[in-house]
Amino acid sequence: MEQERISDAVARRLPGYYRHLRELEAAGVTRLSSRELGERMGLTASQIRQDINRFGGFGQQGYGYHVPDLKRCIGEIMGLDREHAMVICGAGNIGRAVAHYPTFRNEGFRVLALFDVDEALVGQAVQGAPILHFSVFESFLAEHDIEILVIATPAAHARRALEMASAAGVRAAWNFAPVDLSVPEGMEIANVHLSDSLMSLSFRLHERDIRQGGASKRWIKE
Amino acid sequence: MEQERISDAVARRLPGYYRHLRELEAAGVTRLSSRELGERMGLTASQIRQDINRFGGFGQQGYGYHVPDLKRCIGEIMGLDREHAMVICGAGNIGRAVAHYPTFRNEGFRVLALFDVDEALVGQAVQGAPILHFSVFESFLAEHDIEILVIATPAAHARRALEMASAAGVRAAWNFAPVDLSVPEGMEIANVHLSDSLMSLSFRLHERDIRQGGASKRWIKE
DNA sequence: TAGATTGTTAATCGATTAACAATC
DNA sequence: TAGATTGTTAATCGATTAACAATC
Repeated sequence: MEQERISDAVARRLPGYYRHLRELEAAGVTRLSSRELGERMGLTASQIRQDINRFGGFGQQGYGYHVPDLKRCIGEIMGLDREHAMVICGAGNIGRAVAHYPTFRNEGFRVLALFDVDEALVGQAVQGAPILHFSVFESFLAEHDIEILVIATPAAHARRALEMASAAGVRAAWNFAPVDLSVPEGMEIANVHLSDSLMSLSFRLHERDIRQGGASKRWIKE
Repeated sequence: MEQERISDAVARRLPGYYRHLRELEAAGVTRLSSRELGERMGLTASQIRQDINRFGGFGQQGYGYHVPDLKRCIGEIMGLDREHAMVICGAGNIGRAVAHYPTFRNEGFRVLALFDVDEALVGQAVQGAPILHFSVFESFLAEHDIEILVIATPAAHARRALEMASAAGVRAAWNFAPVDLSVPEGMEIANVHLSDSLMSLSFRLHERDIRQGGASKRWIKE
C-alpha cells in the first residue's frame, strides 16, 4: 500500500506525453513504440518506458503502445477524466486569459467565477463565468465546492486570497502572482512565475554572446 | 576560454534568486548568508553557494553576500542590464496579457508591436505598442532589430511565425502556443505550455486522493 | 585574534541510460 | 516460429549535499 511519491521530473513530463499522444491520436496513429515517441519528444526510449512503468504496464511486448489507450490512461493518471471546479482571483489580463484558454477548458477544468475589486469589471462575464466583487469571495467558496484557486492578483493580494481559499477547503492553487507562496497545510501549489522563463531565455542569449564574443566578461571561468 | 554550458537546473533557478534578492533589497536588507537565503527559498546553503560560484566569487568569507551587489550581478548574468526588443504574434488574451505584464517591462523587456490577423484588433494599441496586421510582420522585422519573438497565436500558426522570425534574424522565441516547437539553427526557444503546470497540479491532487482513499486504482504499485 | 561564512573538493543521492530476459 | 518491443534490473551520469580549508 505504501508507495513512493512520483518524482517531480516525472510529474513534469506527464503533460508532455499527454499532449503528444493527443496529437498522434488526432493524426490517426494507433500504434507507437517507445522509440518513436522518444524521437518525437526528444527523450530516450528507455526514459519513456521507465516513466510509463511507474504507473503500470500499459504496453505490450513486440507491439508497443496503443495510442488511444495510453492517452486515456495518462489522462486518468492526471485526473482529466473528471471535472475540476475553479475560481479565478483577479480579472485583469492574466485572469481573463486563463478563463479563455481553450486547452484546459477542453480537459474538464471549469471556471465558475472570477473575482476582482474593480467595480468597472464586476458584472461582466468571461466565457460565461461572472466577474464578482471580491467581497463575496468567501461566501461564494462556502456555497460552492471549489477545487482549484487561480491566483491572478497583484503580488500583494496573493497570500490573502490563498488563505481564504485554504480555510474554505480549496485543495490547490495555481499561482500567477510573482511571489513564492508557501504551501498551506493540506494544499498543493503550483507557482507559475511567467517572467522566469523569459529571464532564463535572456540568460541563454547572454551566455551565448559571451562565448562567441570572447570571454571578456568575468563570470565565465576559464 | 572553453567552459561548460550552465546546466538547465541552474538556469531555471537564476530568476528565483533574482526575485528574492529584489524583495530583500526592497526590504532594506543589505547583508545575507547562503544559509539565510536558503531558508527563504527552500534550498540548501550548499546549493546556493554552488550555484552562485558557477559565475564567480560574489561573496566574502565571514560576511556573506551583499544583497544589492549580488542582485545586480545576477541581473547582469541574465542580461537584464540592457534592453530587449520584442514583438508579440497574436493579440488575443495571452498576447495582450504579456504586453501588460509589469514584471518584465520593469526589467528592460520592451514590446515594440503586436501582430494579428483580426481586422477588429488592428489599429488598437496595448500599453503604447500598436497592433499591426500580420501581413506587415516580415517588413516590420526587416526594419527593426528585434531580439525576442513572443508567440501567442493558435498552435497552427506558431511554426510559421517562428520561421519568419528566424529568417529575419530574431534570436529567441518565447512560445505560449501549445506545441513543442523545434529549435531553428541559432535560436533559443522557451516553450511555456501554460496548461502543463495545471495538469501537473491536477496529477498531484489525484495522486493524493489515491494514497488516502485506499489504493483501489491500479496505477499505484504495492 | 576568534568567529563566521565563503569557495571548493569529496561523498552521496537520484535520475537517466543501457542492457537484456520476458513475452507478445 | 522469428522478430520486435516491452518491463525491469544494473550501470552510468549528473546534480545535490556534506565537509572543510581558506580567509575575511
